[in-house]
Amino acid sequence: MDRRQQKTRSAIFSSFIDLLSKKNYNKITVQEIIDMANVGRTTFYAHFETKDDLLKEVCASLFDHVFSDVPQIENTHDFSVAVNKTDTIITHILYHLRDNHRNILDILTCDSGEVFLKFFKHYLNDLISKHIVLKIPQEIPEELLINHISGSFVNLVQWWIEGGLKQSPEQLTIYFEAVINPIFS
Amino acid sequence: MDRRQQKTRSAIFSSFIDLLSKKNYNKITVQEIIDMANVGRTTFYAHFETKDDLLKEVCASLFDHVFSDVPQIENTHDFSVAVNKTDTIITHILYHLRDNHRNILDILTCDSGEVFLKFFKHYLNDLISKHIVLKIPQEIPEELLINHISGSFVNLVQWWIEGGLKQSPEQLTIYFEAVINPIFS
DNA sequence: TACGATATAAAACATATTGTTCTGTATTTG
DNA sequence: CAAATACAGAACAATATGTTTTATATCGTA
Repeated sequence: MDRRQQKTRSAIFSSFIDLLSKKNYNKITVQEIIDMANVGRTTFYAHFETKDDLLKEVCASLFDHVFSDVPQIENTHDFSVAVNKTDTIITHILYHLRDNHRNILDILTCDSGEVFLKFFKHYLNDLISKHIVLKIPQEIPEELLINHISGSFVNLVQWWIEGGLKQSPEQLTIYFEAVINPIFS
Repeated sequence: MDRRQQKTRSAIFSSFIDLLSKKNYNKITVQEIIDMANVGRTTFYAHFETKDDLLKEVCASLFDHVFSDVPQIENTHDFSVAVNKTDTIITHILYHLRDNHRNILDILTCDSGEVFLKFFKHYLNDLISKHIVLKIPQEIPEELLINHISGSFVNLVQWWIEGGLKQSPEQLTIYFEAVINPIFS
């Protein structure tokens, strides 16, 4: 990739994320983005079809980064094996969110949080589908169960953010286990 | 309230809901709304400050209607008493959604569903806070638990909608119980 | 019924955003 | 060095927003 393209792309990304922490996604204009990024109008539209397109690419970039180094868990039919450890996938992600990917938390915390939580949930759904073999209770479809688990996690993170990130990742993991584990026992 | 106001208000509401079933909320313009509602530009802004304002009022109107006749459940410290009945609050709401308030389902099903699911969840949070006394497991804050329950319900409804409303309200209630009840036992 | 109050329509308006097109310049790659 | 490509800058049409003004129709009430 051309160095010029890299610079432009990252300038636009930075400005966009910066703006997101200050105002709602829907209120952000392309004009503001290119002004802050200091690139021409033509350039923006050469890189991204629309503002929504930019949003998707930013999400993909950020979440790919978080989810790329998720510790592999050997397939197991006992879900509790995967969950009941401190260094579980969940805690791992929470630590990432808190310590290494502050800008993701900024995004999830911002006024447009819902937009991103949707992406976040999709990534989680994929992750759980691929990496964890669940012991499915008979009365519930697997697809729905996975959806419930990732939905509950996103819900928890949302609650965590709205409350001001007051709990530790470990504490959140305990909460998560408290609402999810009983399903399997 | 002036009959003229009522007419324009309901004309705008109808057009707005109609448009929502066809395109994303964010793509709908005030111009389209007033064209379809056949009211003047001035009139729209006399009734609603912004499009977001209109959205809020529509949500309030629809959800108030659904939640207004929720059966009162005597306070109980046993959550399962409230949940383990067919005519529980949950089933009641599901029936409403399916049978009596088709336009709410239209809205939740539409491209902008998330916007409304957020409102939906707020209403549920209030409902649960006011009407149900939960037996709180020690390890989890009440506020978070309520949030988890309403979040799980919204999540379930979303899954139901995306799958094409194939399950009966009773079946959904079973699913809901399968993921929620174990927390309390 | 008649009157004053008010809701509306219609049009014009300034302002802002969008996405495209053109031309010329700077940078990279081979 | 040379060709390809990314960019800036400017201009552009099309569209949306929210406000203002004037005139008309409808309402509630005395």
